[in-house]
Amino acid sequence: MSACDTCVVRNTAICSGLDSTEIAALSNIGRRRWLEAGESLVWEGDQSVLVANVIEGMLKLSTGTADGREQIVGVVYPSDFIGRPFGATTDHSITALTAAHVCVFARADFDRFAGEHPALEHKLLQRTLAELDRTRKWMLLLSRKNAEEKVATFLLEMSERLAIADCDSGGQPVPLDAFDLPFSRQQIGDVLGLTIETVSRQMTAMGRAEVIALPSRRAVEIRDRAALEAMAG
Amino acid sequence: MSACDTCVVRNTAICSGLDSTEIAALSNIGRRRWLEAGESLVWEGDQSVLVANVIEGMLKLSTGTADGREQIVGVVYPSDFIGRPFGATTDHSITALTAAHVCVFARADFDRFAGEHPALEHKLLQRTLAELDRTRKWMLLLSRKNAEEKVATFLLEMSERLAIADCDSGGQPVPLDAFDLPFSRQQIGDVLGLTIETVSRQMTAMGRAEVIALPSRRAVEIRDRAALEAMAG
DNA sequence: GGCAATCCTTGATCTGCCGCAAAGCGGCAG
DNA sequence: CTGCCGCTTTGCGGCAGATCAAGGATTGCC
Repeated sequence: MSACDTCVVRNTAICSGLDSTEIAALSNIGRRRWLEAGESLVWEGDQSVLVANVIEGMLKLSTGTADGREQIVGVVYPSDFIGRPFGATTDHSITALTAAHVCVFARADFDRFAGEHPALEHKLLQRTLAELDRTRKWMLLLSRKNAEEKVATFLLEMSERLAIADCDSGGQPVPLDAFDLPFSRQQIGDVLGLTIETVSRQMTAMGRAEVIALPSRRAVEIRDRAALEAMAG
Repeated sequence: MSACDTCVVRNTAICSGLDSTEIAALSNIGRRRWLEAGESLVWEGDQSVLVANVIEGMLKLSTGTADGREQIVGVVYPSDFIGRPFGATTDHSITALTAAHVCVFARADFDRFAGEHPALEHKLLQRTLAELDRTRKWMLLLSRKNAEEKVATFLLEMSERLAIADCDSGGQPVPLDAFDLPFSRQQIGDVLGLTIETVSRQMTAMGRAEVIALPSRRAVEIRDRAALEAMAG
């Protein structure tokens, strides 16, 4: 019995299009790996030597300028695919935000396997197209939205993404009204293209306006979703 | 003889992985279409009903906020692929920047054809992955670079992308030092997340510093590439 | 429990870009 | 040639968010 048989993302990750024989073959070239929060799997500019499926936890994709300004260009959740198949180098670092469990493949092995299994490439294509849509939507936020709109949009997005990851309330995942952020204030700034101080000020202001509540450092509670949506623009 | 036989992007577009029988089949479901500068092929929020290959010209992909702020999320060049296969709606408008010639397919036809031709999907996957890399790099620019860095980066990118489109100097395309911008100042602002005035001021300043020259409205000449690269950060 | 390290908040000041307004420039029609 | 129209440039405040600087809250470790 391969590890895939008990894998929690077996039916949602790119593996979902494969039959049991194919899964067994894929299982042969992959291996499980644990990452601690803060540990990196890939560094910006590295040779692209590995790709992976996320089984558990959250990771960030980030780039930076030469003088140290960082930007988080993506966040991945369980069942998402990470790494750059069919390419020589990786343009961004991949770092665990929480403790994470991933299923890694040597890129060369994966590329070969993918070439032989169109169903897998099809899944990967769909995922990549969806990710591109999401990334382009984020560009609008980065360049045209103000600080309040950015933070409001971020909180709403977290409420939705964490729902998908956490609770499967009878089929359709429902946005959470209370959750723990997997990000520090600094990291929220890196996602939104803001400084830590601006993020803090915006969140405090939303708390004062009773749109949200902030029971502890990482915890957020959405008190007035309609108002938050209005703020998101 | 199908239109594909004389197509100038036959060997660079996603069609390049197909044999002559497959090309003939694809040719059957596609048709050529001319767009004038400013004409739109797809509007934001539309049902995703068509996809296309770009044969000639340049087009922009753009989104906007409810209150009218626009952001260009991508620019496509000859041999690029546009539209959203395998998805219900399109998240951005597609508008011709110059007169353009495209090869359009009904999305349903294209989806079916792609499903039957893994080589095509493979090409499409590679292109989508590359586009995602480029988009993520652009996110860093939008959120972390200042006006001077943005404009410098933009001019360098144009010098490279136009070279690929224009002159094939014996295999390797060489960045151009003099070219005509396919964008108005307003559109440059929309790409960079700046206002038209800021773009104009930056370009004038670079002209004064003799890093570039501006012989006419749309023309740009790079005088000191090293300095421009330093400005881009 | 006490201490250090880290993260977060708050205040004060500064600056780069925006937004408005007016003038300059070039193309085009008549 | 002349006048109009759209695009671009330039000047001038104003403000959102960056930057600098303290101080407060949590967490972890001995």
